[in-house]
Amino acid sequence: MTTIHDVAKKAGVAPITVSRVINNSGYVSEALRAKVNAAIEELGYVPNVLARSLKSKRTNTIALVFTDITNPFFNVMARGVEDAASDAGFNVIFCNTDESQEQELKYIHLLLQKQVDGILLVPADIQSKSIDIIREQETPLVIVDRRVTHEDVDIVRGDSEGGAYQITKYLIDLGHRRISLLTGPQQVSTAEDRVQGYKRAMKTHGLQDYIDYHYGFFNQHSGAVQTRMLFSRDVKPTAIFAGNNLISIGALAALRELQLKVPENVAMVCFDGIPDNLSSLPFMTAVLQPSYEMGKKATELLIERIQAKPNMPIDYQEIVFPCEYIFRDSSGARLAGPNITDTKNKES
Amino acid sequence: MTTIHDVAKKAGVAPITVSRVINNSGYVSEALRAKVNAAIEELGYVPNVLARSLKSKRTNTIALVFTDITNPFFNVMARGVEDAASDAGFNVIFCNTDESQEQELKYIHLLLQKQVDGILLVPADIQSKSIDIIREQETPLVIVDRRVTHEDVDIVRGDSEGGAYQITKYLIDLGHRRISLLTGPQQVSTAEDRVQGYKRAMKTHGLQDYIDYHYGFFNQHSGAVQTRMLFSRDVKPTAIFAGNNLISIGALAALRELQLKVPENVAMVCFDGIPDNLSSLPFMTAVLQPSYEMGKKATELLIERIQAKPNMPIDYQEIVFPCEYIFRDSSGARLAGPNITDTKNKES
DNA sequence: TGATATTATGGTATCGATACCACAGCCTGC
DNA sequence: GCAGGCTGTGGTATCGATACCATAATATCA
Repeated sequence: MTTIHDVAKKAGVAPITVSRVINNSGYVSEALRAKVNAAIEELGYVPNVLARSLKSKRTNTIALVFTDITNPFFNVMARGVEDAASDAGFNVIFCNTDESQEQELKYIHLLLQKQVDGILLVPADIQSKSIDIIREQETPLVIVDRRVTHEDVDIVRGDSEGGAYQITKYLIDLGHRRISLLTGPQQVSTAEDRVQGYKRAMKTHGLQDYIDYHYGFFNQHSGAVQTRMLFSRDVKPTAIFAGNNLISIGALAALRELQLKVPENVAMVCFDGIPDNLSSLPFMTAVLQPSYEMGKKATELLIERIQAKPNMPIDYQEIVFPCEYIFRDSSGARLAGPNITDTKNKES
Repeated sequence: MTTIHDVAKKAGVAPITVSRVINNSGYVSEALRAKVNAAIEELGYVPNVLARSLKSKRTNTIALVFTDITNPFFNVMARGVEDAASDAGFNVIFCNTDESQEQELKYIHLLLQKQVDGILLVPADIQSKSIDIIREQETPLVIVDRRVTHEDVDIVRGDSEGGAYQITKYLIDLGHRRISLLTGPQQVSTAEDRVQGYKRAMKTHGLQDYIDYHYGFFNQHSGAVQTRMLFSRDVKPTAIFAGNNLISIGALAALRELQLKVPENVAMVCFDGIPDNLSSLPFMTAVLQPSYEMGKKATELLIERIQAKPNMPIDYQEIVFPCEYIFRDSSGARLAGPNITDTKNKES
């Protein structure tokens, strides 16, 4: 491996002068600069960032610790992270936790040892141990997508409560009364917030007696299992609110098995749709969080924290992105009032 | 930051002894080991991997330089990479090139400076400059998904030629004659191989006069544009072979605009489907590459190269995964011979 | 009993770069 | 004429760990 010393010797200067040329810092005359550049070229010199980082305490690497890169919500977010990081000259290490706290902690330890400059974390639990550990090393941290019980953290997330309220209200306005919500694990704030938004909509519209929500997992399997459960009961829902994209896919598959058509027999809406560029036929009415922008914003905030002067007091932020709504076939057309009543009477 | 020296002082031993405890290397008595561990615990010591890496020349980090994390084919592959890497104690840096050679080179330079232990590359061009640059630094490299013109490289890829042959044959067996292939850029081997497989199938079945393929980009937009082009001509295809998943989505959207139904008016098949867990209604007949296994295998091979003794001659491998096929509604049922002829006569 | 191997610990140099300080020449302005 | 600032260059210490060598005590064996 060629080092800065080899280059210096070849160019007949001191190593520090080579360093100045590479980093464009300090004063170097044009003559020496040219000589050094020629030597670099000739030797095929590649600076060792490790050594630089050791001295400068900066690795220009951040990490994104999140659930699963194969989930479109998260990989679009990841793309936002990578783009923003790349623009600022940072690399990104990706870590999939699959909602396992243990896995998350394992990664956090590894990342801290690697001296990453900052961490973006989608915590597997609302009471995240990881946060304390990261704090102890004074590594900048931005929480993404979810609330946590800790005070004094930066958070960038979507408005799950508001989104759930609006989409539930939409179903109610369409004439639905028996709306069941299938969501993720209770210890994940987005699952809980969606329940809260749903409950608020139901209560506000006098449907408190119809409130029916079920915690589970944010995956296809859970969506299918819970859907079967819903339709094994005496009183069946006229609409399903899927707590995320994967749950909706699982629910649809279960409904096909049950020979129930969407939206004719059951209406469906979901949180975090499948991006249009991945849908053969865009079909699902959905609440959309701007995941790319969330990733980008979180990264920009993290880099701001990284570049802040030490000992400067931090004004912690909680940035909440509003949701958007896309209305498609899965939620069906407005049901006429009597129809609903009929169905209800028939089934109950 | 607490260092190995602080720990050593606290435990009343030499720094090197602390190092031995941390790395479980050399001889350390139980008594000292316990003292050191206590000191580590008390001080909340986190080893600085940078310093270790500088000395040991190993970063335990690999990089995946590929097209785009939001494409399901690649993110499932990425997941395979991350899982295999994580199992072996490696972290993964992800870099999206969007098929841009310039972007690719930029990343490669950065990664080499970061002293990554190895690189997984999905090259944007069949004549990849990146390979030479990586070689010069003697950094282990495995090419994924694509062929390159270089000799002596490790490659892990799917059998695009064979897959294209089989799926084209399937359409021919269904009765189709005018099958158009829409694929990616010519300088990408998968695009080219799919053309070759398609041509072989057409020729083998006496359809050399009907050969009709179009290079473009592996994205939705290109799929839509080219589909509109296909149907603006006098002679229209009865089946479209989409060169990848995104092209198929774009083609479907264009066909909807044209009020053509799939498969009633046009049959469709594609390479690299949308994973079932992302499809509301699995619909597309597709050639599937085992992308997770490809990512996993490539990573295992890379790590093997990293851990090989230096100066050991390398037995370069080209591992080609066979494709699988999934038959669904988009390719329609077998067309009766006369129908085809009718259509043809009507249109030409 | 002496030679050799094993266990246990420490000292020093070093990985490849940069921070900090020093110094020298030149220019500007009062 | 000289203080003070700018330009240009180099020397030395240091970042936090480990490689390598040295040392010494104890165990093992012929």
